[in-house]
Amino acid sequence: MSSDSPETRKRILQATCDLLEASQGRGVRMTDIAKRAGISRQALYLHFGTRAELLIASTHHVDVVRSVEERLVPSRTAATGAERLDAYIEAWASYIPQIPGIAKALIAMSDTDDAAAMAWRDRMRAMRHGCEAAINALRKDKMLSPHYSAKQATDLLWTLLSVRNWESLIIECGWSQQKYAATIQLLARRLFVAEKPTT
Amino acid sequence: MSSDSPETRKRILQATCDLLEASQGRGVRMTDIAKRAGISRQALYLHFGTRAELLIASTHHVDVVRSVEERLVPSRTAATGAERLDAYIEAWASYIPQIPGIAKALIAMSDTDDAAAMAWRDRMRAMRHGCEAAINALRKDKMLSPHYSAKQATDLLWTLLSVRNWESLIIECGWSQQKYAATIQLLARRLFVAEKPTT
DNA sequence: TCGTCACTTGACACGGTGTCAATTGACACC
DNA sequence: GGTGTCAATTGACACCGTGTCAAGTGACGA
Repeated sequence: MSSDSPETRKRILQATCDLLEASQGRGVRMTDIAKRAGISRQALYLHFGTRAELLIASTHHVDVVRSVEERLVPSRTAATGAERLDAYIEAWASYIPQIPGIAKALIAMSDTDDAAAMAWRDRMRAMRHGCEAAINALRKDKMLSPHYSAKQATDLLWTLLSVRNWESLIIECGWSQQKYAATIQLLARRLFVAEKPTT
Repeated sequence: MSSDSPETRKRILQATCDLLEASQGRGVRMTDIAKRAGISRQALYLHFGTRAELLIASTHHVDVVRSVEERLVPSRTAATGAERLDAYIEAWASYIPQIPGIAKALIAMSDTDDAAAMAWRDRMRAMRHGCEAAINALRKDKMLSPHYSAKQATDLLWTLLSVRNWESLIIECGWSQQKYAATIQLLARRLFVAEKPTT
């Protein structure tokens, strides 16, 4: 009894995620979610004050279910900067495919809802920290390409790894997940890892 | 008298573009556009059947006003593949800053409106042709990096040049337009232009 | 037996898009 | 001067999706 019927709450979150992923984030209404969760639309509002709140909670739900933190361990424990970069891209690339629907819905809400906008920015900021850490690890190894400052490299890597770009390559261009991950890893290495240690 | 009062039509389109760019594409209603154009909301519907239609017409309006075709001449007439790549990025980079508002609005509509979705896809397809042409020019020169097939390179370049990425770097990361263009040009050269002619 | 609590039903307000009908005012043609 | 046309106006209304409110139900525990 820690909170109000965790049972139902979980069912709602799961229903939200299911519907959003199934429809790629488009056209999912509160009514649909309620139906899927087996409750009335109004009951939804007993658990989540607004649609934005529900979407945000759903992203956290996914994080738990998909154990996001665990995925990041290999990148955190990598021996070299280059390996860290590789591992981070690996982790992120295997994470994205599980969230494009919710991501899209949250981004769409960001246009009209400040809370949603803030939530999405937060997630992107977190992702950016990962990029920054990888780039800093490279720099510490003196293996950051002389073409870029740390900030510039972080900006580029962060932009490169956006969900949008994943969508573009996977959905628009028809790449396999496999190919996406491999190509981006190679590309990041070519761009950011120096050929010889910098002095 | 070629069509119904081109005067008003133009004023509407201009009002739409102005408002969208001013607000970065968010929260612009039919009412606002009408007010700005100095006509009643209903009169809008005498010229454009739906909001989507209006947005689409606005993009074409911008193309004319900003003389898009002209911008592409340098890229079409470039002597080498590498120069063509450079010129294309140059042209595109100078074009994007004029349309992020409309682009965002059109993308947002794409979620719910098929016509809008199709219109945006079309524009992206056109942009893709430019990428393809640049990559093919490189290949003809035997200067396409051996790391990628033509299709793969086109996919990557196309994704790289997305409006979203421009937004990410310029708005989120605070880059200047100058820096954006220069960095992306250099980056594309490093990625796609081979160091020595391929055999 | 009484309260409490999750949930239900049904009604409603709001905002934005799109529609409809009746009206106005200018201009053009005869 | 009378008539028709045409852009635009006003005001009302339907539709949808979100969010709110009030009253009721049914299970469970004290």
